[in-house]
Amino acid sequence: MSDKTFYITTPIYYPSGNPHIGHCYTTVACDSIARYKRMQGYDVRFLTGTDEHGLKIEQKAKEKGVTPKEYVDEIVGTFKKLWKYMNVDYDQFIRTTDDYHVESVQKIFKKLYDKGYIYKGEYSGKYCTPCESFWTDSQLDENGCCPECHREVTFAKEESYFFKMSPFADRIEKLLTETDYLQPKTRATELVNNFIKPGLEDLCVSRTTFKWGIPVTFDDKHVVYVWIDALSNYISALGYENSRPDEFSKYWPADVHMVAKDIMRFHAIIWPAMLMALDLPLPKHLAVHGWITFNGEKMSKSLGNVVDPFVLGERYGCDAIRYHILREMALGADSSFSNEIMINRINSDLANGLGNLVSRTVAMADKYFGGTLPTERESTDFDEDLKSVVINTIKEVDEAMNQNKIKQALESIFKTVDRANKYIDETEPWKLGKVPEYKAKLANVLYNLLESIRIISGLLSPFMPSTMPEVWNQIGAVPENVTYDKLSVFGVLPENVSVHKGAILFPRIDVEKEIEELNNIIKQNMEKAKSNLSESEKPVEKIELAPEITIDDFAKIEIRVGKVLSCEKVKKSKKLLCLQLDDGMGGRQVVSGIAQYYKPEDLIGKKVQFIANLKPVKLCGMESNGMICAVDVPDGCKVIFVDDDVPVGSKIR
RNA sequence: CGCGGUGUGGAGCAGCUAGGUAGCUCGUCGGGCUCAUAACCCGAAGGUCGUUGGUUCAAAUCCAGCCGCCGCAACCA
Repeated sequence: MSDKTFYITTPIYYPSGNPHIGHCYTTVACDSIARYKRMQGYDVRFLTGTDEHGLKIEQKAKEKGVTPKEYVDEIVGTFKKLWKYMNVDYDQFIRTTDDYHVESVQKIFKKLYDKGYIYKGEYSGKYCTPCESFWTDSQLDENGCCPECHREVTFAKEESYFFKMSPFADRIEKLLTETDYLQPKTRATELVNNFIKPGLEDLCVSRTTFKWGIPVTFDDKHVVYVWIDALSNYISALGYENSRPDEFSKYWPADVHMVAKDIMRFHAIIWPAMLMALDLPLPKHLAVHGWITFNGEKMSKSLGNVVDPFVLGERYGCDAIRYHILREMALGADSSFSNEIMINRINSDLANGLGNLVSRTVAMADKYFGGTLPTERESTDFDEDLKSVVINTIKEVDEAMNQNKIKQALESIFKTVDRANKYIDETEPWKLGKVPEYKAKLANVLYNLLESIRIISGLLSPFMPSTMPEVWNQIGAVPENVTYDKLSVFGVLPENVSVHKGAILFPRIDVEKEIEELNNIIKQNMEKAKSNLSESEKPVEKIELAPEITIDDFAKIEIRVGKVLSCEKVKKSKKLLCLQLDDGMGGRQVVSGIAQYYKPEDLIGKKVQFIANLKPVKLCGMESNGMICAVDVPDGCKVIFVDDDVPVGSKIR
């Protein structure tokens, strides 16, 4: 084993549902980087896993009538199955329910407490159970409802432990702005401006409102809340503060934490703060990638457009999916995933480019030499250029991979594929094959092609680990021919190499037919998503009914009918519309957060229901006297309109 | 005036830090070839580089204003 180590991690995923293509994205990228580093001779540790605690899991399990552990076990099984299916070769799979992790978290929590970075405080705010969130007074609304879900919140004057963030603000700011920790760095200013400059708030790190978590050892009313629990996995996995063999000194600090942009903040601010508090070295890089969008839309379970990686893998093979994901991925940016883009990519790069190159080369060796090259050689004018391009590929790939730029690495490799295809046209082996005197020349051409393919396939093997061994089989290479050091030199295959014609590596896909079939699958999924909603969401609603009220309570609320006279968007706000209502009592102004679903002209002239006796507030500087009644639907909201013949000002009861 | 990003041939992007012939992939069209998975190779068409103004001998590239899109924050009474 080499003494050069490389430690790379995915986030630990939250198993509240089955894995989708988004999980694949991060994991396959890490797997490719890990494989590449292994090929380069690093002693690699590649960690992935699941984050299994929290209220949501507790609730979901309850719904299903199983214990949280049982619930989670099943989904974790699906994750592992997917990684196996995608040929993800992780070294370790950590579950936050694993004994050794629990041990670490408890000790880390205690350590931070002893050092004075964690203190017991009291939360004077309010708590929303469904959202699992505390809200400060400034966040709370006049009705005392959760700003996210509009449900009743409970007074939570309970004690809770806090982690002091402020001592680390300066160091974190420097980490983000002056080092290359963040990849890409473009988001550093965003983080600094939004979170560090306004002042880092202390973090609530324990909960008493649910039980499904790691107990605080010295205060067993509390369980450790997500931050310290989940983030610690990166070091608990290595045996930090637990009874596992110590690999911490060997692998820490991590070389790469890869995350999607939605959890960047935790890894860019909270995690470094924790490590600073523990006096531990900081990880070297945080690679942040965007989301996969589907046909331009964010993937969402309620839209039913979540692409099932199992379905895709079955159709095109896991390497084709891996390739497409990796090829589209750019750090920082979102990448679009549409059936069309994917299929075109598979066709042009894999089928037409690489697959066809292998196919035509092997076929010619077979046709002209019965599969085994003669050892006589005569060079052509085109050899040197080909060789230099092929041999230099590894330099470009190395450079890209050093910055975790997988997309660029693949681009370089496929440029070489194109060069090799061109070489065939330049040398016209089919003509050489017709003239016996050109045998040596032909053998030279085919040998150069096989060598090019050997190097290309070697470089590709970290990204497409399932297919490349088949390529090696076809070109007559053995694993020793494609080790890292052999990928920068020409002439590794034996002079009298034998090829083996085999199956087509990447079959060409009929675009139109395939898109139609995939669209059908998506349609079915959408309908499923709809029917699932009616089945699974309804019981949840019932469970979360607000406390019973009396008719007198209801009488306090005055709902009346108003007509929208005019309506315009509130500047500087994306969500707010400002409506002037004829309320039958001289008119009033109401501000409503529905700008994303309604245009002003959709509302003007319509009659709506509004709460007439709600205490006025200011929203973005605009006074709002009341509230428009609307219904929450899965992807937005619907205003409840009233028939036009109902007089303005009518009271609803 | 909250913060940040972005706007380049039909599509997706590079180029912008250190100004000087606008480049790549896919698509389209024309040609070549036949070893190969109707694949491969060559060539062509197509862009006033969001908009306005400024600096300069010269700006996609620097500066200022404006417009559009996206993200973060705020916020959905």
